[in-house]
Amino acid sequence: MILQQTRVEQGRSYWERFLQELPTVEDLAAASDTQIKGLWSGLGYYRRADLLHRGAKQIARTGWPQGTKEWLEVPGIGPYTAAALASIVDGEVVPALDGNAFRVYSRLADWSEPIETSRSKAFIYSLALNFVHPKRPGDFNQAVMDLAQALCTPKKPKCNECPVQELCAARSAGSAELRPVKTRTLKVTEQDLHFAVPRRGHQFGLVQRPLGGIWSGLYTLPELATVPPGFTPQVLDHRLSHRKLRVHFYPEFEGSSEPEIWLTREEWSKRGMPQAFVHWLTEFPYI
DNA sequence: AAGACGTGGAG
DNA sequence: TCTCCAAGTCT
Repeated sequence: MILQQTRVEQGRSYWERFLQELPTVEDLAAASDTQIKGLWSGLGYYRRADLLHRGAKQIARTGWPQGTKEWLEVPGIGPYTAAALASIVDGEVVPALDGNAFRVYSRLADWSEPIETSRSKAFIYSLALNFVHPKRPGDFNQAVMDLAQALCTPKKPKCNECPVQELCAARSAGSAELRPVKTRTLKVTEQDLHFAVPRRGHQFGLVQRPLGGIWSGLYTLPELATVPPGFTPQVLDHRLSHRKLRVHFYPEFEGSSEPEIWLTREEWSKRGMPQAFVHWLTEFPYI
């Protein structure tokens, strides 16, 4: 789940830390919410941390799933992860279709329809199902993703070195770089955020973010609904996948409501700190 | 079905 | 600085 929408190189150190601190699914299930958030801190898509926790609790209670259908019942595990696990762990003959695999197969068939539709997904699935090695489905799925990463890249694919170039329709048509066709464009909206800075010595006053939104469930400074008049903010630009944030911090303004907890910077960091706040503390150092 | 949801690296 | 993308899932 760490690797969902995350490069292997970006997730590796997080995976190692998780395994070192919480080596078994029972450890993961029994861990505190704050420990898991702390281990996840910096990875993004923070709801995944909760889903991982819930999934571990479910597995600790019911035992390990077997096969795609059962894996799909685990929170945080969708079609791709379920198929990857079922093929690798259980030897089930199913294609694991992540972004890499969709690229490979859409080129193989020179599929020109938008890849986002359920029709395209169904087509690619049935195509891929014909190719999955019946004896080594897990290794085969791994190999497809490795092929995508090494040769069948989004731009400038190395078709000359590709072991299946003879089979590839896009290669013959010269359209490899045009596949897969993506039509969905995510719109990036701009948003201003304002935060009070309650202080007690070395401690910051924090509140927990609502579940589901930005930085779901993490502790941050109290967000202000309106700009406090007469105070000069420290301003930081921060980009999310779907939003350009202009974040305003008011070091002179403590806010009007009592924070839920008071933490030092280190304690805060251990519970999970959004990168925008990491950058803020770097750019405007506090004691 | 389409939008919400982080972050870092590459070009 | 900007765009695109990365081992997607949930609602």
